Amino acid sequence: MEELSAVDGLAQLSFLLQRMLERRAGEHDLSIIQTRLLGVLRDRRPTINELGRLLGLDKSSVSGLVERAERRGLVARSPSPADGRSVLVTLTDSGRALINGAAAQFEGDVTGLLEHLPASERHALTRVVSRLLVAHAAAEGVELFPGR
Amino acid sequence: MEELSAVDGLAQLSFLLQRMLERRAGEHDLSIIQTRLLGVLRDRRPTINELGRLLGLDKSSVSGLVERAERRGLVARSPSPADGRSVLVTLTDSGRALINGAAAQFEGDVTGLLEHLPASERHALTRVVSRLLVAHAAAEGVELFPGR
DNA sequence: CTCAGATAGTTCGTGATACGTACTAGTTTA
DNA sequence: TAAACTAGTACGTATCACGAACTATCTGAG
Repeated sequence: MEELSAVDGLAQLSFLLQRMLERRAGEHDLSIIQTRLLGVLRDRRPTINELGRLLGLDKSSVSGLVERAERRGLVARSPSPADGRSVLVTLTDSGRALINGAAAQFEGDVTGLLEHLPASERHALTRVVSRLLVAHAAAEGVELFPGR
Repeated sequence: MEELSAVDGLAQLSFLLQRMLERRAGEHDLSIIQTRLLGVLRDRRPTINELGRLLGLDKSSVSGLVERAERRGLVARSPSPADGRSVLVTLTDSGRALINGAAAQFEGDVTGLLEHLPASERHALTRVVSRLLVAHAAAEGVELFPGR
């Protein structure tokens, strides 16, 4: 069996996972960035600014992103009690149902992908990937669990 | 040390790699899709239609993509000698230099990431990722072409 | 050989995404 | 309290992606 280079293999894996995510998101008429927005909101109630930091977007980009999600009834804006300039963005019930469904499907896809491997290699992969991310996070000084 | 779930770990790894690629591409004023276009052209001379298949895009999307790359002098269109309707897309020297530089930087990023791991785990990761991709391709091939 | 249908590519209209700039409205600070 | 700062929005621009309509070319049935 041919073995890909480390770089090629990881790059292809990355694109494969992105395609899986994009396909599942698309089934709910979500883009990747909309899916990430809803995912971030599952356990947070951030301001527009904080969302920009979590998603790596300019605040003006987030403003439009939230506007389109709000128009679909997936998120809601509420004024911040702490700061009159700020807005808190939250998931609606509809948005939460959508992201939970998409996330479950995506998890099923990845689980199915991993079932191609024998259990020992599956566990090895999980362990090595964890170490890689932890080491990278430590090196970058980045929080390990940013938004999904 | 906390261990991430398989799904979370792979998803985060995927986003990490995409961010690395996007950052390096951006340093050359390339988007991810422009980078993929140039990457595909490194060892191919496809038609617009073939590009659409390779990149997973509609031909009208490819038409615009190639037009913008051509405007920047990164690719060139030439009429196909075999079919008067077709266009062959090729890298210019400038485009080749750009993609080679970006690819080298990205490879450096991934190599640097992998250096966080001891050599044994690095090799284990490469081997398991290769098997995963090969098994996935085989499984998809079976699903897509059951008769062959 | 001919012409109806298929195919390759472009163009156009629409919408999502992303950015920077400029603006408004609150907040903080000097 | 006035100046400086910050949060968010609005606007203009560009990329990206799609589908539909269109042109040019090719192919095959007769």
